[in-house]
Amino acid sequence: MARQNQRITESQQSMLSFIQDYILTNGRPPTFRDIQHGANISSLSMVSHHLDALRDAGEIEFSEGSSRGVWVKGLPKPGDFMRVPMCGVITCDGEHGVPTPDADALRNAEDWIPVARSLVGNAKMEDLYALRASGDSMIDAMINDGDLIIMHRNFDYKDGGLYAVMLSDRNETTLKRVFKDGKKFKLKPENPRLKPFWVDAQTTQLQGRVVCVVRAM
Amino acid sequence: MARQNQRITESQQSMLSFIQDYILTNGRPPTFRDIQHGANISSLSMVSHHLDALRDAGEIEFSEGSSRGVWVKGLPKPGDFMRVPMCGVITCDGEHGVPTPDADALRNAEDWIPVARSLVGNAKMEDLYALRASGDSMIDAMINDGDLIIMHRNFDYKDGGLYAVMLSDRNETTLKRVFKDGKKFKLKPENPRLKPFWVDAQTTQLQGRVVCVVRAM
DNA sequence: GGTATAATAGAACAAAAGTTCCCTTAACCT
DNA sequence: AGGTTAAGGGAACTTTTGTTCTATTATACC
Repeated sequence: MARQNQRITESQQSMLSFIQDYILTNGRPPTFRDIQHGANISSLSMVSHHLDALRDAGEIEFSEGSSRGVWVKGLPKPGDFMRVPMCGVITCDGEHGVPTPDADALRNAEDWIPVARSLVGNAKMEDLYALRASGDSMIDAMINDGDLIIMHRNFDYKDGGLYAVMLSDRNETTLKRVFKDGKKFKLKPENPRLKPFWVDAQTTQLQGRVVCVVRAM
Repeated sequence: MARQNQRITESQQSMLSFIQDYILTNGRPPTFRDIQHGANISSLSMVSHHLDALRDAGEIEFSEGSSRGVWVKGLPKPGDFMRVPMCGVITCDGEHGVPTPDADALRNAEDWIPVARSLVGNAKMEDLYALRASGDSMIDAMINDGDLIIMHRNFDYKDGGLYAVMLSDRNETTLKRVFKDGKKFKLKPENPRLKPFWVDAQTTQLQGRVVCVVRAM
């Protein structure tokens, strides 16, 4: 019997909440019997019945004929996210630096930051890493002390972009706005107190491009 | 036979990749037979065998005796994330405004932004919503035109915090830094071009507190 | 080359999980 | 009250899915 889109009953609502909690806690959907016991439904046929109603109401979807096929509509899936390795602190003021992490460092990082895929466009996961910004030399670029910065290490150079810059003769890495100027780079701290300066392109490597800035408050 | 932590073979690696892809694509783990066909393993017993090896190598974990119990270690689980409803644009300069969305508006939002739970601390999902910042009146607070702002609508007031402020007599909502000043609020645009101003606490509602700022570049 | 050991394939088996059927109970309407 | 319809309960049944067993093939070692 076809059921119209209609209000769901109380037990259906409690089933829905249980399914959602189960997925969030366990990372996989529950079985019918899990639902029966978890949501205190009296019989398996009632579970089946209510699932039909929930689907007709547009609250869930499920693939028939396979186990653990229930999914709450709109619940984020693991594929909506990437995890990005946290590779240290970058002092916008210079002095200390972190080199671009290599493939091994990326794979073996201890801290991983989950990032919504929609934030970083079509970047590949292997190309991304995260840094914590330190110092205030980039405040005019809206980057503050403590901000989380997602970097891309295989970028196309664009003049005027924000980059992690490695100055090999000084052994320091720093976050700056970069302009190409003949055989030199112009590095511009985005802070009115600090002056831009020029460095030799020979001894300079652009290690990564800023893709995304995240600040928790 | 107990197996030491050891390098995994080529077919085990390909199984591992398949399982990961399957979870990312489908949101639930595969069955043994899914793995067999997806990773081109010749027999079910080989799947079982390789799964043991992968577990001994620390690459996966699985709950025995239940279906679709495989999980790739380190893969983010749905519970690591929340989705936050996108509720419109807030013009930092004033003029137009969006009211705090009510429970219904939150539930029925069209756009949802996936957000890592670690970003928003222990905030409850029902309390959060997202706005798109427009205008440049908050540039000194490091909020730029186009930034994504995560708001909390059940907050504890803290002097000097960033809030979405509703001025009911002017019917406008705007993003400002707020200080309490007797029976008035001092609203401070964070832009040297703009002056702070005072409003009557009677006609003012703090609709949400800025929890997090995200900028894609 | 022969023997021991591990890897493999295939099938059978057992447990888990989805589906259906039938009977009972409650609600509703005239 | 009687009849109709929807909701509920329980169990049997079928399919899916995990597990195990054995025979076979490949590999390594002496």
